[in-house]
Amino acid sequence: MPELPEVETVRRGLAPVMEGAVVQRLELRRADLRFPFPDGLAQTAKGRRIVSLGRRAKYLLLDLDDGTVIIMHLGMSGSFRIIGDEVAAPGEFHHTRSRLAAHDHVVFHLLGGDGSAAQVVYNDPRRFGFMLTSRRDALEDHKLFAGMGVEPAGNAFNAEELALRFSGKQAPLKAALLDQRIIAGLGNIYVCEALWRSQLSPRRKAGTLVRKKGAPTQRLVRLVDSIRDVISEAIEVGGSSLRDHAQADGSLGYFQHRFAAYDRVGQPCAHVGCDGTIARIVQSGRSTFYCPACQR
DNA sequence: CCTTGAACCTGGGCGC
DNA sequence: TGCGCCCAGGTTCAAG
Repeated sequence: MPELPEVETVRRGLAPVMEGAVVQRLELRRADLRFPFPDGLAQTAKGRRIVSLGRRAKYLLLDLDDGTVIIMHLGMSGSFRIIGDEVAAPGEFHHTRSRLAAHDHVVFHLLGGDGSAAQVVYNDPRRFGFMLTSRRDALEDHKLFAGMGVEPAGNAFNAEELALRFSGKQAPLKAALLDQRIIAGLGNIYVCEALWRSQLSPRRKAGTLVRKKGAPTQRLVRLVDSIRDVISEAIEVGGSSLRDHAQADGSLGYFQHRFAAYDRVGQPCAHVGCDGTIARIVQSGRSTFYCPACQR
């Protein structure tokens, strides 16, 4: 479930439980996810207080009080859930704590500042996710973050900035927007949605949105606005929940109900005055959904 | 530089 | 009911 809005939703769900809590134990239930866990990860985290849970692009950043940062990526199928140790309400069964399921690979056993215990469980069937560590003061130089593109929800993201990065690019817009070295955080869904909103063809060369002198075209301004809008709207409603994928608190995101292009092959294009039909093509090995009639 | 294809994994959906 | 195939929110690497 993980493009930027989903990762931000996860962050907001976990932060109240994790920030300020002490890691009593970090339980690694296998030796690796996509990569092996760093040597001594469990020992490194044990007894540390969590200073903050942040996010950069699709990465979650768990800052510990000794300057260690645990970098977490959800891959394609990663998710977190919280298990509290709340006493059952009268008349209810007491939910067994630590009811673990298949593909629960990591468990943060936490003790909150108020004395409450909680467990934060990482589940990832496909195991494309990973957890690595860095020092906070070296994070910007970390291989994963050096050369990473601009945050589409951040202040530095604007048409002038994107014009610089698109200038001279022959790559199709779809590929350019998915390139994390240009913009960091967009994935297949939100790229399709942003291109549909701005009525730009996913096949158009990125460089065609930049004027000769390097200034952004009106189309590029439209694209930037669409990206900003679609990302912020998705975050507002808790991201997309595909396959009933729940957020950390068990609730579902609702943005999938607002998809205008993604996964809507054969459905009529919703742009006013357009009688086109959403089509699916494959670009760089991934599905692109768009309206051939109005996206130019 | 650019593009494609494959790889890493598991599971859901669909056609037969 | 089962099997085989295709597809999936991401990233990375090799090869042309």
